[in-house]
Amino acid sequence: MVAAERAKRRSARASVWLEDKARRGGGARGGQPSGLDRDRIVATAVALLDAEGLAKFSMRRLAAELNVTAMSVYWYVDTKDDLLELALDTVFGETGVPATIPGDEEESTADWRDLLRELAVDYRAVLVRHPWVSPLAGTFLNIGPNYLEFSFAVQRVIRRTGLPLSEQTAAISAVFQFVYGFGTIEGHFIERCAAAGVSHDEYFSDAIAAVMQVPEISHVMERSKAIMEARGGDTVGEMFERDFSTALEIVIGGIEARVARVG
Amino acid sequence: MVAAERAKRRSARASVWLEDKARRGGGARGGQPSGLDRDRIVATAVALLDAEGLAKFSMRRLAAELNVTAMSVYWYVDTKDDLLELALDTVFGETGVPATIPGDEEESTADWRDLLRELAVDYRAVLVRHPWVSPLAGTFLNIGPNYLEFSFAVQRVIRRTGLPLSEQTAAISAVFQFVYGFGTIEGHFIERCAAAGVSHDEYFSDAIAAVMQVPEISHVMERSKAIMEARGGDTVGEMFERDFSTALEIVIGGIEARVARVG
DNA sequence: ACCTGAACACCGTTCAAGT
DNA sequence: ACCTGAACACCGTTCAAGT
Repeated sequence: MVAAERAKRRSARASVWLEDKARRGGGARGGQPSGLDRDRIVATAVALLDAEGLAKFSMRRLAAELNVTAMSVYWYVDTKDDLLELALDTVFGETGVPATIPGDEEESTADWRDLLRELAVDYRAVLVRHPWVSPLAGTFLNIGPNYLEFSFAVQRVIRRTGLPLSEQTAAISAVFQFVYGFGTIEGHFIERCAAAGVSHDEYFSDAIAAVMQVPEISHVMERSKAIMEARGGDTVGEMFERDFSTALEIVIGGIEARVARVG
Repeated sequence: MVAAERAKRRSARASVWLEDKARRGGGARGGQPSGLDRDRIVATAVALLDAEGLAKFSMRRLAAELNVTAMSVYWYVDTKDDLLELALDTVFGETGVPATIPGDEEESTADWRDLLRELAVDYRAVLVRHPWVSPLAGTFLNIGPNYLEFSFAVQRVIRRTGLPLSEQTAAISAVFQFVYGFGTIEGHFIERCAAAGVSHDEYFSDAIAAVMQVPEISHVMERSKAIMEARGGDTVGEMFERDFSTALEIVIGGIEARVARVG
């Protein structure tokens, strides 16, 4: 395949997952001088993204980590974006979906609320563990196998709520867009603490202190002091935890109320 | 002020809004050869971000638009990130907060549900109109005047729900992280359509068709056909609209149910 | 089939110099 | 006080060449 052909297909394709089969398979071919293959490239990319963040991630930096030239990587992936899409789907494999969520045909006594909590917690964990996931999940088409498995699990659980079909996609949004937003903020906060080299609590109180020094802000901030204090929890971590679980219960309660009304 | 000093302060600062007063004021100084000032720079940046997206935005591109050298801009802002923070806060000024949301001291007969809907709709509109806002809002500290005004308005409205103080931050999350997630996906979708040069409906059906061609995906996709069809609305726009408003009602209903239980 | 080196067209930012 | 030009240390990606 000539470079020109590849370039043409690249711009037409909406996702790596739509590339043709020949390249899709990949896997270890063995016997290469450098021992390179797609799996190893993607795994290294994930490790690097976790360690140094999306902003610092580059094809050249990745190649150095793999002890090859930058251009070697391009034999296995067409573009940086394709590679990021592969990395993105990889970490969605961390959600423990198949083990816990019953399939369509299976009978199960599990309560949909518990299943939904489980999926929400899993999703949040992915976003917090890998802060680079959020901007990518918002950008790409998201049709990798792991993401699809996750999202089909979500659909199966929502089906059990008793909501009419016409409102099920909305319920999915209410739960998982909330988790996406929450996990995004939380992940970035943690990333910032790490970058600044201070603990979560330290970073938090430093930020408050800094904001309070700006006169235009501080006087209006006084009004929201009460709400911050009543939030509960001694550490930032506990605050996040309480907010997340309470908010999740609010949304679940909203679905219940909706079912009771329309069902 | 020497460059070295600036560099030092830059790395210590957590946000543009914490820079010292001398620079903060800014505004039109007049009489400069190029007529440059912070407001004009930020306004041009917003226009450029809207037109070409965050990925293509660069200091050099911006400078060209302003008919100056790239380095002229650095007289008014310390870094590209600072400029992006300023642009971010600017568009939050588009939310019509002060006109509609009553202050703390004011008596108002307005229902908190209506006020909350209004704020949610405003926030979504910002995210959809400016798809570059979402990754920035997730990254920065977000303490610009317009964002703070918006977020204090949110706090005032939530206070009227009757929820206990300890659960108000969670309720804020439930509503506005959902809107953030929803607006993010929607904004990126619209951006992608524009980039591909096709209508929303065309892009949508093309994407479905492309996904269906991958055998591993298509057979499992069949199961979610029903849910997509029952969603309602003939166009993608109508689908987004229905999902958003239904999901918002679910969350509002969740807050109501919570109030009824604990209040 | 796989990998490299040089090159192109970009970045953000620094620094010393101009007016 | 404001603006420029040259330079540094980077990018993603192309292309022709190597083994």
